[in-house]
Amino acid sequence: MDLDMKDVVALCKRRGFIFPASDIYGGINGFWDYGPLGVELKNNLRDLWWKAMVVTPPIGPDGTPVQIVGLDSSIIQNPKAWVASGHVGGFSDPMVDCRETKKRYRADHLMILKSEGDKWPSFHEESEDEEIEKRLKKLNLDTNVSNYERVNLTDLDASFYEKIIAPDTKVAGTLTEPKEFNLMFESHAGPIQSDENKVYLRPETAQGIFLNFKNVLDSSRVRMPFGIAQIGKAFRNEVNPRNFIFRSREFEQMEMEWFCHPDEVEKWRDFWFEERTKFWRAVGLASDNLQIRKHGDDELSHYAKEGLGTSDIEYKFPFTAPDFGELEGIAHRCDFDLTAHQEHSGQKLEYMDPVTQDKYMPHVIEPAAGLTRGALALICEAYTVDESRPSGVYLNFHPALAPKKAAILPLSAKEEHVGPATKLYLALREEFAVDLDIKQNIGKRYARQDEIGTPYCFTIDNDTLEDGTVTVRDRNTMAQERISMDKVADYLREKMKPVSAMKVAA
RNA sequence: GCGGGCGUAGUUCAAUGGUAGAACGUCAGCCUUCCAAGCUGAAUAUGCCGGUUCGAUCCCGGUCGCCCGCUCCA
Repeated sequence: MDLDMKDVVALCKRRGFIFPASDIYGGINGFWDYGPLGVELKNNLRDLWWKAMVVTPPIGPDGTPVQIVGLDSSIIQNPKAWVASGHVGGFSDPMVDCRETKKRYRADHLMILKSEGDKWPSFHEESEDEEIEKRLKKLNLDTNVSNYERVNLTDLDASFYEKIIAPDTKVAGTLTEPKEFNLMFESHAGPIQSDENKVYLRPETAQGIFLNFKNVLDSSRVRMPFGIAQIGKAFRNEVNPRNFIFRSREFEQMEMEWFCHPDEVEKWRDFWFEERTKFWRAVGLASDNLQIRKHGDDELSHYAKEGLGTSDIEYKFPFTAPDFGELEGIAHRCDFDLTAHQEHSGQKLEYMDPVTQDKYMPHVIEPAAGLTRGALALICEAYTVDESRPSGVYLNFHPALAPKKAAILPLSAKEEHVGPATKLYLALREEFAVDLDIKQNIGKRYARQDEIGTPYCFTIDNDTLEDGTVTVRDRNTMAQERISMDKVADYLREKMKPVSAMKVAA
């Protein structure tokens, strides 16, 4: 089905899921606020992840539960941490613009064919020899590639730029000098701004985990292999925030660093990949819109260049379709981070196995998921057009994810209906996020609940007063059945179960 | 960052160089014993700044934001 993102965005605003940040000031590019229902949805996803990781971690390949502990580290850390992690040096891209074509290139992706002459053509570094020769011919230059010296643009002094012919033009000297695009948010710790107290807002939550590896090991009685999990905000100065909340400058991550012996990485990589896929299916992304994909070598991060690489769990968002967008990456970070922090901090971070006396630097398998991206995927997946019902659309959330689990609706606003309804509401809200809605006719109230994805409505009518039963109205089928009022909590509890057991809903 | 498009109630849309109208939503009242978002009423808008003009939501410039394409996405 062709889902128009415009409709999704409009519903999100209209019903209080997601608003533009600073809306009354005209918004701010790359930032979004989560409204009353959005925060419930996001919290539900967050809590389920925390439960799946920290509270009830999965049974490992050996039949016993794996060991994972939680952490909530500071967003701002000692800036040296980001030097060590490679973000200060590597998390910025040198970019050049072509004045002629207005195109922009990453300087480190441009390859120059240097020669004795004064015209040096440039190409994308992956260009095939065939297309290079073709273009050389067009430019009336020597077509023998071996007569040139291949140089990366970043290795050339800017004084040579006047000789360079940009990749999409015919004249030389149109490239600007490289500009740094630093993707790290900077701030200052302390009221005086100077280079002395410059700090960075974390671009990933993972580093806080590595920085606390030793603290956790020394305080928590964990033994290899084990994991440390963390959920929190991260910040990146994206060049071009796009696609609603998909690529924003402030977002939320759910990351788990799994520390293990280097010889066991393959086993754990496969294990976590399977577990994480199961998770996304269980929370409701069970359709063909979910796919898994292994990264190509050319797109690997600085920390994953060695080892087993990275695999993504991806979702087919309306704006990426027919392609997919990343939801979670499962990376083998090797021992890159711990080794780097050991070098830079001077602290020993190796693990000494208490049984075998084996000393080694642990390797890391990292399932890193986007919480905010996950919430967006849930909304897109749930959005269901149904012309036959008054609302025209409903959100098909799994009950465990729905912002409201149920609405309690007295059929009329008379006291004999409102009384028992209020009583039921007060009892249920102790355990579930529920709404009590008294005003307006029943059809209108059902429609409203459909639109915010409330899976069940419990209606109190005259029969309730006689036999103590209420009507359950199912969101997806609109079918009704009567159940005893004192069974309502059990009923809801039962409906939540599949997801907490990490099972795909029927 | 470039190119193109766009910016009117919460949402989706109208209209106009002379100060804005609808539908739905929201709120209030009524009606309703299960899909009747029914009836009555109310509140709510020209993104922001500047220019031209007697007068600008409309024309012009800037800015901010959104969408599409490119670029980018450790």
